[in-house]
Amino acid sequence: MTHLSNLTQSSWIKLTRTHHHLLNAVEEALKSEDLPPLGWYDVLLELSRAGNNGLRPFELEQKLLLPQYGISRLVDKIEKSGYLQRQRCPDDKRGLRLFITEQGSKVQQKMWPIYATTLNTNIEQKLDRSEQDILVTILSKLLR
Amino acid sequence: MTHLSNLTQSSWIKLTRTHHHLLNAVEEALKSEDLPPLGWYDVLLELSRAGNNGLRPFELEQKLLLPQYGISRLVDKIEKSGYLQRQRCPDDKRGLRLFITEQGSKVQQKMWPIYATTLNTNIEQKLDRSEQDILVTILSKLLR
DNA sequence: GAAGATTGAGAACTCAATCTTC
DNA sequence: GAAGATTGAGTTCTCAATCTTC
Repeated sequence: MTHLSNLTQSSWIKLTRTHHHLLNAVEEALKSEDLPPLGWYDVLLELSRAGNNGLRPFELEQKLLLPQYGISRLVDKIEKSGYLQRQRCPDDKRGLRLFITEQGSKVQQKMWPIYATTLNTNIEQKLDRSEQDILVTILSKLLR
Repeated sequence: MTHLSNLTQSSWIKLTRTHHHLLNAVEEALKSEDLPPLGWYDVLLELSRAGNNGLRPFELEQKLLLPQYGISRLVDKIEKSGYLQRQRCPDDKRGLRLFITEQGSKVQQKMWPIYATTLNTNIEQKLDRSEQDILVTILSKLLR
């Protein structure tokens, strides 16, 4: 197999460029406001959703599609900044439970409007609803 | 601005996941054949297209959307593997000209079928032409 | 032995500073 | 002073090895 249609190559290239472009926009927006990178937001969001039960690192791993060591090191840094807490897990002594802190909640709430504004500018204002619907449908097929 | 439609959030999340999924597939396929990572292929492809004139690093920078220091270090490693050559530029003594080597050509030609097969499996077999057309059109709007 | 989590060592990335030539 | 390219120092990422508990 050495042949690939030009159309498929275009699909891949456009997908790569678009992702790169949007991710850059988000990261730069956060940086310009002296806020943590997007990866931290993802963690804080999941922890805030998890509520009083907190989350196990391996659950975070699945939700965020990060490797195990990635979680360990990311959680480490976020904890050192005071935005989350690690607690030993009573029912499974191998494990931990992670909780968002007050401070973490505040940062998360500061990050959201920046994040949202960027996506609004770069996606919502450029595609109407029906185009977004189609985009989601097509991308979903690629994930199957 | 703190509101963002669920649809737009879905668009962004799907885009991220799809990109992640496809990129992983390509990188793993290359790794499993003991071939260099995708970034090397991009460089080698551009150099092979450039032909006898070679390419200036800053041109590569623009084509690949990499920062200047990224190019320097990437080119460094590829040169050490013997897949490209740096030459001082006669007409602009600040600059260089990069050329692909014989060996580089061979590796590039080994990489292509792996790369192509992965994209074929993960894109071409999952979307028909009209869907790909629409995908490209919509993504193009996001890049404007 | 497998699952949850961490860690050491090496590779890659990032930022700002640097050097040379324009 | 700006453009082309590189580099030092610090940070982050990756792989495999490790430790503890299941």
